[in-house]
Amino acid sequence: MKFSTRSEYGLRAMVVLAGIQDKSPLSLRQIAEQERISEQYLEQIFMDLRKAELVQSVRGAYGGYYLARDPADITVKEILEVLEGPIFHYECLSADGQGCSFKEGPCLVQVVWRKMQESMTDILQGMNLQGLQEGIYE
Amino acid sequence: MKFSTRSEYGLRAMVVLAGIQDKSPLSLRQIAEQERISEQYLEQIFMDLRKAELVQSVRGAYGGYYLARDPADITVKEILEVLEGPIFHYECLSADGQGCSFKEGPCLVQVVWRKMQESMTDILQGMNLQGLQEGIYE
DNA sequence: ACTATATCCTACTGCTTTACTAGGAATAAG
DNA sequence: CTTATTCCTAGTAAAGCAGTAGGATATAGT
Repeated sequence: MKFSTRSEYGLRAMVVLAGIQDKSPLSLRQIAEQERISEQYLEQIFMDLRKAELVQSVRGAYGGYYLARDPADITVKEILEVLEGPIFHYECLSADGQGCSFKEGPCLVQVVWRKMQESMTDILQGMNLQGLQEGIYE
Repeated sequence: MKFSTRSEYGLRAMVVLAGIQDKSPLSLRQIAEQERISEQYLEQIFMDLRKAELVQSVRGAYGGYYLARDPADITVKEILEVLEGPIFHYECLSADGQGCSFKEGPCLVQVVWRKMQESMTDILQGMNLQGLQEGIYE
């Protein structure tokens, strides 16, 4: 029960980008060196971040990536959902309230998943890139 | 980011055991049928639960399993830690405060893992088998 | 035009984990 | 002695994880 390295690397790289004031692009090579991450692995991660429109790219020499939006407006939840898939999604918890598929009646365990999901959502939504970069969370 | 079926099955089976008043053992066959789970898979899960001394077993005909302690005294956290391994354990968060290995100085991202871990621990520790079985959590 | 530096994209690979299945030994009740 | 059950090991197909490899495309500077 932990996040994958994709999430960790991606989040760390995004915090680095949040530390840059202007919109000049930063290359993956620089980020990878600074954070000691495989550059090619980071490329794949950033393809997903770009498709999710969390970063924008500049191709060619002196190119790289920059944040697509204000760092204070990008939540950790958004990033992790892109890199990790839905956080604690269970069919159990679907909106139509169909309940568990395995038997009739309510599942006595689904309340555990729901509480986890609610709490995770709150925490991750309450943290954004600017806050992380400034280290204001404690 | 979700718990494995091991955790789900194990937790559901434990709730079933919590619904039995006396200490008469319930066989895995009965639990497996009721919960629509593979009996042999459930066996493996219960080997771990027994080794962790959360359940006790009675071998032979009319044997089975029963809870080793009062259901109000067995938390969801204990069960999930047995079946899933440590919840959100990161080297980052070790007590010695060594910090992240990947670079000097504090990791700006570890606060995310820590907050997750703290919240998870609180929630899972606050729910026990009796409460789940009675459906008191909402 | 040419070169160096980037992103972009696909494919592959070794490893681990997951969710089981198979088969048998040991134990106990009737 | 049969039946029901736990106990234990091994195997296995599929998926996921954490990368690596190699090339196509785009752009800045010379």
